[in-house]
Amino acid sequence: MSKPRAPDINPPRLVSPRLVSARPVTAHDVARLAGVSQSAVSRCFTPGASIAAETRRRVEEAAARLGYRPNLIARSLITRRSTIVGVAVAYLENPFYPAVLEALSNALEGAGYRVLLFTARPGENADPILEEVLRYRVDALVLASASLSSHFAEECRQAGVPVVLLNRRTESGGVSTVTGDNRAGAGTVARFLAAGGHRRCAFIAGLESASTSREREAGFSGALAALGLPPAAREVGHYDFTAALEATRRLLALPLPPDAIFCANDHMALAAINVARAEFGLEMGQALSVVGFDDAGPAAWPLFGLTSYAQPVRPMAERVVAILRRHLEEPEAEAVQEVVPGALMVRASARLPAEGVMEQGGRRIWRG
Amino acid sequence: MSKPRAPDINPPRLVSPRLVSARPVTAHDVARLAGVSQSAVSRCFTPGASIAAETRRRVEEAAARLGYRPNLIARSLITRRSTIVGVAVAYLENPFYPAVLEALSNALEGAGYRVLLFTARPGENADPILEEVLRYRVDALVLASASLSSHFAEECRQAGVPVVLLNRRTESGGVSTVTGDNRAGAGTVARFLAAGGHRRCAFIAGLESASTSREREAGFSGALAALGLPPAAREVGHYDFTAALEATRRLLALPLPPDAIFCANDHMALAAINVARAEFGLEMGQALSVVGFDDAGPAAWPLFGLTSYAQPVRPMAERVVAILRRHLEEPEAEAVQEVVPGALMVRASARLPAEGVMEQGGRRIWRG
DNA sequence: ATGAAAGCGCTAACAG
DNA sequence: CTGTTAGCGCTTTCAT
Repeated sequence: MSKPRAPDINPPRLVSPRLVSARPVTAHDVARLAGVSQSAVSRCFTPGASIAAETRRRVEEAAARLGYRPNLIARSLITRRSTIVGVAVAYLENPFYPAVLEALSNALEGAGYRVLLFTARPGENADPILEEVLRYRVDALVLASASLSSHFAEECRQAGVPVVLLNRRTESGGVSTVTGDNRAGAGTVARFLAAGGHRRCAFIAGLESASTSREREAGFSGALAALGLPPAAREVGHYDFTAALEATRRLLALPLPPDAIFCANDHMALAAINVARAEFGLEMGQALSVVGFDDAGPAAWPLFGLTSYAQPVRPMAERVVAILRRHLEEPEAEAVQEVVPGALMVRASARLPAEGVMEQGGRRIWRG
Repeated sequence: MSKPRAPDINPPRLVSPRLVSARPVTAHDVARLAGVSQSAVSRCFTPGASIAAETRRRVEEAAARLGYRPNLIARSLITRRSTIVGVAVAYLENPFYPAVLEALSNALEGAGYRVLLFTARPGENADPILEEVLRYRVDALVLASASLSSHFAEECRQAGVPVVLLNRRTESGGVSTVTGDNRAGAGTVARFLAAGGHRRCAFIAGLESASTSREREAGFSGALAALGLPPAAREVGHYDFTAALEATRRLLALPLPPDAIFCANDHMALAAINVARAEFGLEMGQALSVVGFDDAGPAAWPLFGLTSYAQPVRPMAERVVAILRRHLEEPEAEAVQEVVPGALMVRASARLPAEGVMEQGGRRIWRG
């Protein structure tokens, strides 16, 4: 059948002829062209709505012809859901966090959410910027490696915006958290080093305000004590590469330097290897062992071969998304504190114990 | 004066007593409490609006009391500006891009924009996801290290959404770009290597579809030819660490291996150093010189000391924002192709020429 | 299954 | 300077 000429597609408004589309196409325009009501157009783009096949066809054709794109901003105004999640991340220079961000972004996109990103400056108070995020009516907030003032936690609770911390814990109630197994992981590292015959362990702490650093230190010290080993020498690297370089220098310049250094994260452990090799000429796994935490990308580079307690980034991101969804479905749901187990990836930066090293999927891990 | 009792703050609706705020506070609520019109509240939160000091005071007090937060989604519906910019970024495992993202995010936040993030999978076509972004009515789009189908470029043009490519160029018209000086930078590298006495240069290309890799290769080859040096041996590393490891292995296993390798980016250059040192036992700057492009974080690590042509991340991000603003202010403005100059950062990974190395702000650069 | 009508929370003329 | 009024583009009852 020959179709009748389409009615006026764009009602000739006061549109300057040069401007291709002064006013973006709306559902009304589509409705007019398709000869249906605007509600019908809406239904056509709403997953569960009931609409006749023929109507749908006509709407879709008209929409395609006009290049219609539903305005999600308008939709969210009425649905009161933006399908946007605010994500704050700091320390992007630490190679672990780009990986976290990527995993998180993928997981959220997979769940139908968009990411509104905030790069929090480590030292700064993130509150003002988070305050701003809330104005965009994000459905939820994910803070990676950032903490949260208890005041702001309360604001979010009142606003009904669920918050999930990734890789940080907090005392603020009502906030869910997903972390690696910092205590157990650090304990494993201690036992691994002990089994490898190390006797003078040192620890380089990250930010002393960060739960990760504190938990890893507690786990490490506790295990050393349980093993009857002397307490670890201690320096602070603030999760910063340069600070970690210096912390390592201080440790290695000690009258009786350590035979092993456990760093609260890989970024600092890589710094430690840099100093030990480039400045002290120490061979990793011989004169000195270095172990990190995270299993960040460069840990696997040939020149580093850093033994590290891996935090499984993708599973952690998936847990974040799962928790978030539950909070959105059941607003009254209790906050949870999830711990995702990891594994000690064994490479060449630390002397190996005689036993316990095993292959697993092409990688070597250690189970004390 | 004692103030009269405030009128009913929250009109006792059908609010379950447990829910702290079933319905978020709106400008109407604030207006009622402050005893003004809702428009007055709006004005109070609109920068340039005219409002009496006393009115403002009352509104602000009421707003604070109720914990009012203007709904930016609703605002953008009517202003037709979301103050959100879509940012697509790929290759987050390449340490250069977290830095780019951070700079971009900071620059955009500084200009009052929020970042809606998309992590484009390198291989995949980004169109569907970008299509989705447009539905959020982003004011503009920034693509870092990602290209754009000409079809999608056209869609953006029609939708009136300016697009700026960062670190990529495109043939698609109407798209602005900001890049480092790939040709000149690569030429500088060639002259630097020649001045250092290297005679058998090799080149490891990135993605052959990427303008960066092509331009750097052209600049390098052109300069070598101009210097009367033989053409560089060539391998492809696809901007991928593992692929670059293999490319380096092939080069170093050649009967007459190169005495210098220029890699199309630092990420690959770091891989090259890893292989050269860990597998071939070559001392950097002695038996082999390696030069990269970007000056990404790890280039400065003591163990690498990678000589690299720096791309100034912050200035580039600022140019992107400046261009974006101009496009938003003058929709008819022509697309521009900006090139931001860089500098060759001299470190220990490549043998030094006798002349031309100079200190500059604590860093060593080379000017042929 | 479809259309009419009523808003979501806000800004922007327009009078006063 | 302030209140009134009319929407922004969409979803969602509610009739039909």
